[in-house]
Amino acid sequence: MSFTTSEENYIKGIFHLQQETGLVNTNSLAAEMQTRPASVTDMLKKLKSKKLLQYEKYKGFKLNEAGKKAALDVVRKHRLWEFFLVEKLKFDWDKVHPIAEELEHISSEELVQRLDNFLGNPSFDPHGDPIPDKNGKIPVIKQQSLSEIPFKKNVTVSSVGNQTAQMLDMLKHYNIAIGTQLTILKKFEFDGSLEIKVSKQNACIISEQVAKNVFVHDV
Amino acid sequence: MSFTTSEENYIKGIFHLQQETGLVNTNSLAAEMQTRPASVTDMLKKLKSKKLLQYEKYKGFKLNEAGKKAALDVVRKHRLWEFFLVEKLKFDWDKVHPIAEELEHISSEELVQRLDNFLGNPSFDPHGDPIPDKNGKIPVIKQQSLSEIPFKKNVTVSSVGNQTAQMLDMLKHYNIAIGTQLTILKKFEFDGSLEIKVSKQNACIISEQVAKNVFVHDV
DNA sequence: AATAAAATTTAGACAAAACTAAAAATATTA
DNA sequence: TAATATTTTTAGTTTTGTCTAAATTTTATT
Ligand SMILES: [Mn+2]
Ligand SMILES: [Mn+2]
Ligand SMILES: [Mn+2]
Ligand SMILES: [Mn+2]
Repeated sequence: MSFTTSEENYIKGIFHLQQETGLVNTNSLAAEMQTRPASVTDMLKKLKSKKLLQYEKYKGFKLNEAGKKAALDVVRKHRLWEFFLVEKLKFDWDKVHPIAEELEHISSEELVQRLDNFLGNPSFDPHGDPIPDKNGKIPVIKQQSLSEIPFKKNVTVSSVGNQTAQMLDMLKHYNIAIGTQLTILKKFEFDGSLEIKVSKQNACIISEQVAKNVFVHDV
Repeated sequence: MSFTTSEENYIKGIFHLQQETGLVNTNSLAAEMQTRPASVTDMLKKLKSKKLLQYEKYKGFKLNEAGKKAALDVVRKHRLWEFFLVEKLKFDWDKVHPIAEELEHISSEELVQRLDNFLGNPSFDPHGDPIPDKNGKIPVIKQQSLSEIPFKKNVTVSSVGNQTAQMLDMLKHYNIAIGTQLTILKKFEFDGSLEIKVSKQNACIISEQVAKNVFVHDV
């Protein structure tokens, strides 16, 4: 089965939302996709007729197995292209998302497989998100928010929660990236800020907001 | 100015035809684009309103400077991606055209510039066609059809005229690619076939049809 | 339980890009 | 030059994906 760019974007949007909420509703998908609820309803009918989702009027919806398979395929392509853009073309990690948003719709199966091999079959994209393999299998890692880590414990940054360009740009200025090692030195009770030591740099202070969106695992 | 995928494909098609004929007519563009003359007329109106071509009803049409610039930009992207697919992903040269036909529409300017650098700013694509630089400048080489070359002269293959997958697949089986050195040993008057010696392989025979579509330059 | 609010769907419209069939313009030929 | 053939354009549809406004259904509140 093959899908249009628009169908693929919706499928991916639904997949993303149902990870958190199980059932998805029309308004939240419209917000996610930056479109109107009426447009979502139209697309839901089409995706249902293509047997990609369970959907009853007014009752919410979610992808079935075929839909999840399709979603994982788009996610795989998105993340492989992001990896390519950062590792091979030396893009900054806060610039690659919109480009991958286009590249993920290139249809050739063989292209994806060869790209995967060319890149060395990476397991995580530049933001620390797992890259599904060609069967849709996703690697899992145990990670915690930096806001839950005790003082003086050495940890490695594994992924980023909020992946807006604004957030990623900020982390870039802190010299924080996937794989960066750091330790928490102190918590300021006033606003929940954390003083942290990033690898061999001077200590610096990050807001609670930032800390909550940085995920880490043991060194 | 930015264009839709369809607009870009038409612009490229017109550019290709006007290289040979100067003025282009509706039916030949329809044939080139595998579409209907009525669809061509529709698009011509749109491209004229975008000031990309000179066009008077029933009188033929051709790209103006803005149109040529746009065409060269698409051609540049197409050929850079083809180079990437063959040189980095190890695709055979007869498989890359349809994939590049999609990739050429990815919009990021920075992507093209970084890809160009990553590839080492190549001057020719895998089929020997010149890659325009970012200003639209095209490298030229002096080349002749293999059918016009005298016997025993050592020449290097520089490009292919007919680039259908069928032709490219055939040349692959002859072990003929861009850069291959060869010599003509004999011409058969019966059907114009040529006996040629390809680098260090055994002599072989190619049809007049093939010879006419292989372009070569001095070693 | 009745009413108000929010969420969702339907109805109808629009733009892009294609198509077919018919009309109009141009080119060819007798 | 008149008749015929070819080329091109126009008129009217279709499909996909979007939108607004209105109607409907569900949920929350008095
Ligand atoms: Mn996308
Ligand atoms: Mn990512
Ligand atoms: Mn194309
Ligand atoms: Mn080529």
